[in-house]
Amino acid sequence: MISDGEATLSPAENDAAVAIRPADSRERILAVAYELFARRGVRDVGVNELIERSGVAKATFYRHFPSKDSLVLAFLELRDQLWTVDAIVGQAKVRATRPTEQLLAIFDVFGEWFLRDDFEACSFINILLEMGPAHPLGKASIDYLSRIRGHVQALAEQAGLDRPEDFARSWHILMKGSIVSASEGDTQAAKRAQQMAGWLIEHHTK
Amino acid sequence: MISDGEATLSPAENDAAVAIRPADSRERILAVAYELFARRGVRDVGVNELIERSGVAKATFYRHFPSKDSLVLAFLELRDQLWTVDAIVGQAKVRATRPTEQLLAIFDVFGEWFLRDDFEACSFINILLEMGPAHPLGKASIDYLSRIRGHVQALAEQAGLDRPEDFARSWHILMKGSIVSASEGDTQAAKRAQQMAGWLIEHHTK
DNA sequence: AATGAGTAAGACCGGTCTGTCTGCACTTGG
DNA sequence: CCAAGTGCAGACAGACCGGTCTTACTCATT
Repeated sequence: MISDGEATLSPAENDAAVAIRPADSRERILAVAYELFARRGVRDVGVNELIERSGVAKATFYRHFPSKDSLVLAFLELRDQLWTVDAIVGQAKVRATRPTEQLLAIFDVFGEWFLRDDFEACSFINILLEMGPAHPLGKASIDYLSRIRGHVQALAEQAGLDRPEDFARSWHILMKGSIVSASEGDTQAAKRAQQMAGWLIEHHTK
Repeated sequence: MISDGEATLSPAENDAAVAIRPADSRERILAVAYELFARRGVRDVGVNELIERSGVAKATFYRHFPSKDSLVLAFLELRDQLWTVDAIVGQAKVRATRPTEQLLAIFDVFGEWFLRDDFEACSFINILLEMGPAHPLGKASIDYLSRIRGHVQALAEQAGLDRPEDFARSWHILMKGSIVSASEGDTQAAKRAQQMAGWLIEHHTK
């Protein structure tokens, strides 16, 4: 999950007598936070639980992250990389070659993601609605959501679609709507969104 | 807001010497809860604040609602009536006559709703994502969301559209996606969703 | 050997949370 | 006139919150 070495059961990665873990405390905390925040949201996970699960002292936690909110900000950045960039956009680009096909492939990835038993919805949406758009964490979430839209817009431009920003905003409505529907239990939400996404491409083709 | 008499400033509705308010404690609590829960979510509003704002003793609160969750359930039911039934579906039916026009009018209502300065997003979505689909309140939210879909499906059937349940599920994706986009600050989200909604109607017209 | 940095463990602080319970004021019915 | 019921005010309990700080220990370097 986090770079190399998965925190709790790292494979004793060395030779010398470094019995106690080296300075990877920050990585371990962040790895634990990623799992818990993504699955259960921010408010439901307390600092004490994060500390206990990552086998770290409280002072160590607060040396690496001066506040819980700063850890959440680090989580959001990591989420952007692991989820938005690697898992969604990256996967979509792997599965197709032409830009419009890559766009549609997003919903193929969504479809498989929705079926996972540990489906945790979109952390950016969750935190935005949990904290509100005025809260710093809500604002950060809005920012990361706009980055997602930026990926879509870039693909739309590569595809030569008309009015790529409007296209991306409409496309994003489909992405977010299907995620919420999946949270309700509609496992076909990705297919429905993909169908509408096809019409959207048609209407933005010059 | 709540039936008749708006709680905090009720018009001294009687003649006799009923100095202390009658047995409308429950209504007042629910009215306050409606405002606070709709605007700030469930977790952010504590029982003490509800009690203070409704001018009620704690014992009185817990006599009417045995737990905070039971108050939230009552709030969700009230929200279904005031928001889903009255404000959205009711308004849409007022604004148009033919079923397909009534369906599209939903997004006209959304468009004005998104512009309100006290726009509070959809409490059912908020609470579902806040509590998770396994929590009793999350399950209740899913239930009320399915009722919204039921209204859409009924209109689709009146309009003679093809596969009304699939139609309603796709339509609901557009509704929820536009609400989240509005929470991010996209004031044009309703128009974008309405455009896609039009294509959806076309493709479900026999 | 001495030192200082980093760590685990956890006590502790002030505050908030839901929920219970007591005390007192008031109205109403017998 | 008195008892019952109702409601307000608020103390209180027990748990948990984020965050600070102390203590004891293990390292690496000098």
